[in-house]
Amino acid sequence: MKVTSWNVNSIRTRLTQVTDWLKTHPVDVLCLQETKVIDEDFPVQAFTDLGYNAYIYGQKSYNGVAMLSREPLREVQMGFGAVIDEHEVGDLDAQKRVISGVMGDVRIVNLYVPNGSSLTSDKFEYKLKWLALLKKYLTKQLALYPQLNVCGDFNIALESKDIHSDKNRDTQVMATPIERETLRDVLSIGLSDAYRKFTDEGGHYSWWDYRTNAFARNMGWRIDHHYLSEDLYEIVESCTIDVEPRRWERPSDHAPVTVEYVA
DNA sequence: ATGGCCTGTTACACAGGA
Repeated sequence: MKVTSWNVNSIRTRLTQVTDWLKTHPVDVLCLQETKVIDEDFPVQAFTDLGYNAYIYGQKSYNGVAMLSREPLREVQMGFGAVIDEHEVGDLDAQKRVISGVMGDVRIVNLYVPNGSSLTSDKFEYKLKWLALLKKYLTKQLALYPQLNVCGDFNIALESKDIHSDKNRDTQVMATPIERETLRDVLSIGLSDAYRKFTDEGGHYSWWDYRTNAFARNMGWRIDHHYLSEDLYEIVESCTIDVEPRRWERPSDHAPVTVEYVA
């Protein structure tokens, strides 16, 4: 089974690129982030034409996640609220960032973690609160599904080698010690980075700023991840970043990341 | 030190991204 995570930065702008990519990379489940469209306007037909089932959880202008699968997903859940009590969720489902479904015995969780904006921003507090609730959410999911694949745009680079430059990392959003500690605490429930099972070296990234010609200079960050429970980590066969779509005209600023396992 | 670029909005600048 192949599962891909891709922040497309607007599905309507990127539609042809995503369908073209799917035609040559027919994965079992494609997890999208930053679809930036309400559900009524999501281009479902383009995917059903390719034989994919579409599960969408979007909002106007910002955020939005979706899952496309060749076989129907089971037990599709939108938001933290599907698993966590309403009073505990509070406003953390107001932005559409969480969708999940089951394929075979694997629960796949597709996340768009808040960016956080800047250290002094309310959005940064929101990011940390969101990650704390994510830990509770994933703890429940893992108890129900020992085969858990948590993927998405995490907006955090865990290690220095996941960033092209180490400069100012302690004060830079996506690399601050508090963000890293908070994400490591989430992963401590029993999740491991699929990419690092196969690739130890740095210099491999999944996001490059549109500005300053960052992609051509490979000035990127590795912030899109597949985190796997022990049962899946043991059997995962590959985890790869496809940089090719980042070369295309009018690309997303993120590249798709794919894991493969037999489960 | 700052902004560089891109997307969506009911827009002709802004918010948000990262």
